[in-house]
Amino acid sequence: MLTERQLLILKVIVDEFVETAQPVGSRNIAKMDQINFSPATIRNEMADLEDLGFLEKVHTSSGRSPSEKGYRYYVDHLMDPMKLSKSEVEQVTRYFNDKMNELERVMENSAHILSEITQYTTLVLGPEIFEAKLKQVQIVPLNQRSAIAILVTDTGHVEHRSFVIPKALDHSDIEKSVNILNEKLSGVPLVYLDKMIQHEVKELIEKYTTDFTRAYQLLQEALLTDLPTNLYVSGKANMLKQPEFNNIDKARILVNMMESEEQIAPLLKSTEKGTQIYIGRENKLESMNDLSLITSTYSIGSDQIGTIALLGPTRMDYAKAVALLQLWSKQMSQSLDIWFDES
Amino acid sequence: MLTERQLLILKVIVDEFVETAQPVGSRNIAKMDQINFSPATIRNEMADLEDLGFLEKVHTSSGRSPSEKGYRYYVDHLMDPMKLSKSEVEQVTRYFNDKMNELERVMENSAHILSEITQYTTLVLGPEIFEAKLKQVQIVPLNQRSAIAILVTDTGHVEHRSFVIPKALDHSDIEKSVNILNEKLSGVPLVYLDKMIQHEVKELIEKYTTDFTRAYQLLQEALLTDLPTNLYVSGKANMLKQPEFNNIDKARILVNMMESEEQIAPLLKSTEKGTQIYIGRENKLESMNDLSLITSTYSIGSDQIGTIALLGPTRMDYAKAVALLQLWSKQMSQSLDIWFDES
DNA sequence: GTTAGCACTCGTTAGTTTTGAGTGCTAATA
DNA sequence: TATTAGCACTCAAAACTAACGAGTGCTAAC
Repeated sequence: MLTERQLLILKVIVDEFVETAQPVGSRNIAKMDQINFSPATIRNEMADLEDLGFLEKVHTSSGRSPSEKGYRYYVDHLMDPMKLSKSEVEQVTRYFNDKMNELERVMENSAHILSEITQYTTLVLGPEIFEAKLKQVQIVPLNQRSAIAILVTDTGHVEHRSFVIPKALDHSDIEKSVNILNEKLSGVPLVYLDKMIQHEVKELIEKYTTDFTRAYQLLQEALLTDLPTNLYVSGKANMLKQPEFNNIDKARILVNMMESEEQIAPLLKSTEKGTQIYIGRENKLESMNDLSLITSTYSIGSDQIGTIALLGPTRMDYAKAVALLQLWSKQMSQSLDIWFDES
Repeated sequence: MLTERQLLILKVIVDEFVETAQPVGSRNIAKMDQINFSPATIRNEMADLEDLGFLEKVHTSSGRSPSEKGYRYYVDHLMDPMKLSKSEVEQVTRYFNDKMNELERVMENSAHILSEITQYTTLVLGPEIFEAKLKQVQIVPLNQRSAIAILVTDTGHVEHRSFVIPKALDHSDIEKSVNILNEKLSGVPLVYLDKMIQHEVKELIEKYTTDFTRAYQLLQEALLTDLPTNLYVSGKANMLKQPEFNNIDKARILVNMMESEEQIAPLLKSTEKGTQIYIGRENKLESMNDLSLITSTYSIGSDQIGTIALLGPTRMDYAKAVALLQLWSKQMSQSLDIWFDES
């Protein structure tokens, strides 16, 4: 359908526009080394590409910029597989060769590094902890009236919650319950915890504690409610450096959007395996309609466990972003495999 | 030094400017109920106030706005003690009457509520955990190669770090060390942990473990390095609603500043007890030179443990901000006293 | 001491002109 | 038939101008 020359022109326009953020004119294209035909020819081709929906004009006598369809075609068919610079690869990989830190810290730092390299915003969604399995429950009494419940999963995630000890409940009751929980529930995926407690553990606890209902309620509150998602966002301010946000209102909308992590997390959760690109209005979130989101999943073994993403203007360097995310995902998956290797 | 009339005019100008964000002209002041003299008189007084440094003009024929000195005089001498609306008091206090949640969560939510009410940015600095005392150390092995160290303080703060178990080190060695640590170190302030380990616990551990140096190093890494500060920031986007940030460059600087919590935390840490107001260039941070920061400390018993602050444009509603912070601090201190009452 | 009156300042807004980068179309060229 | 040179046309942005109005400072009168 598209001729070789049209493809070349489309690619050149995307590359140029991504770099300069300015609509591209026929004269400028003609000046490039790769191009051996005149501005007039290019104008004709551009008019055709515009009719087909790959290019846009902001007004009659402006240059052309890629439409969302244009970007889509570009990422699907034209994009050069990006060669990352040595120092960029260095920056990402060096980090994984260091002794493995805490998972949370790795994600936080990763987010930081990727946004430094790309100047976009990085989002890292940690392991989906509902899929994680319980490793251990601990209760640490602080004083007569309050205590802290700590829950550790097999992925190394630590959740904790403090609670007030009701007078009716004895310290030893709590201890016994905790022992039973650890005995019976170790290895159970967090999602099933609630059911398991109800069905399997209930009787046992009832035997040992004077007030099961209260103890159960306490467990509920302390361990099962409102497990926060592990979302790390870095480089929010980077986005404001992009010229598309010179407009103060756009900047405000953007900052507002990034402030509400509750909106962003579900977006990352629902992504498919591998690398996905969402361009402009392909994003489900209206406030992201002139942004692009590139997501990449990472995993332990064959279980998908998390997502890393770069958020930038639709005019973003897709090739570089994809290359970086894939490099990171690969490294992360490898490290996780080594780390969680149960051998 | 200043006449009654000058004070009145200064107060009126601050109040008006805080509300409208527009320089205040003599005609508008003359129209007010409280004012019974003509624009010309006001102009004379304003000229004097300007000579004395309390007012500024942006250009010869603009109205006046308060200078930093003007704001300073206002907060020190003129400001009406703010009566908070019932619903505002409600919003803050209701929250503390609920059963006490986890400390971290309380601070996070508090930050949110205060920035909703004020439309400024709220900063909450959690308990200074170096002053906290060790309650308990736990090691939870995840698998053969990695484990998680968990440290609980008497203030209910939980720190955790995962680490790789070196082959030279036996599981039982770790367990023994942890037992010794708990026995010997419970109640020791975190700041002294390092010394205590070196002096008091060293010999004991050496008795039981094959490789003290390595075990100690591990402890170091797992528990003592880089304890993060507990800073909660909420309502960053609110600030952008203020008209002073219609200028895109100012907005960018602001967002950048708020992005770097490493800069902000020390600022809050170094505040004095009680309520402090830092106006414009009184702030140590250059990027805060056209902002004002109001801080208020809260405590358990007589030990200062944390700071809450509101960050707004210099043209902020000081009276309301101070009233809210003080209300919050009082509530928080009360709740903490009840919570940590060791009776 | 206070105020009315008036000339003056200067930012803001709206209207105008100029410039230049870009287009689309047509006719000449290969 | 495909390409290109040439040219008229478009439109945003920049630069200029004029009018407006909110505000001041000063002077003279009350």
